[in-house]
Amino acid sequence: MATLSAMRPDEAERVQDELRTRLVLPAGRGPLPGTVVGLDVTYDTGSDRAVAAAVLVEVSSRAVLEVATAAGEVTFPYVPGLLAFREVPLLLAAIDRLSQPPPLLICDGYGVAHPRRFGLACHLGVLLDVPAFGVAKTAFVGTGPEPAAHRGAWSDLTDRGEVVGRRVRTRDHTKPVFVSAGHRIALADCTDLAVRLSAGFRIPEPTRQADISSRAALRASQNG
DNA sequence: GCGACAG
DNA sequence: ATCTTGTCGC
Repeated sequence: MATLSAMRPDEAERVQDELRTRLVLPAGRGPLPGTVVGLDVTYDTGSDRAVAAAVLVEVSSRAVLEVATAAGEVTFPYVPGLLAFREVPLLLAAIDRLSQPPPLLICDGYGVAHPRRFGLACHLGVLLDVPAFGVAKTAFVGTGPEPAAHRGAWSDLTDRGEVVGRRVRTRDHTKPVFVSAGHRIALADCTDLAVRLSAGFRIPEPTRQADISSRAALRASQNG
């Protein structure tokens, strides 16, 4: 989209500040959905091509119910704090190809654990007004103690005096992931889902399957 | 001022 | 993110 490719970093930050006024963060826990949608984007080396994947997963069984992908050109560069402007266009296209609107989104990245409290999960959640949260693999914003070594253990991620997320252990003796709420969901529910949706791997199935599907679709579009 | 910095 | 095989450990 031309408006995105022409946007400068300072303008993008203004957009985040504007969209943040629509952010809804419930104080307490709520009912959990029966299905969720995991999201991820895979980039081609040496070109602007990329493929986004949206994978619908049943919470109780962690089974993949549907996969949708969208390929295209990425125009916005990777800038820490502005990841959404790079990934949102293709992610929205992939989500749009699902046979049903997403009940809840799980993003590969952060939610409110962000310099301006508006990471990728907040951005997508607000645009679609759907519950959303982020599961990141590496540190970005926030500090805190190491959670206990067993699956299910977690510790607070604190930034500028606020708890913005949690480091969550999804597997025994494995490096924890960084969980933060995005929109219309409490951190405790995000933590619960991240652990329940993990099965033998560090990354929860929805996001893990989205990574696998987007990667496979990119390779397929390059070869066959 | 310098370094660090989701994917 | 991506370039990349086998290998050690839970």
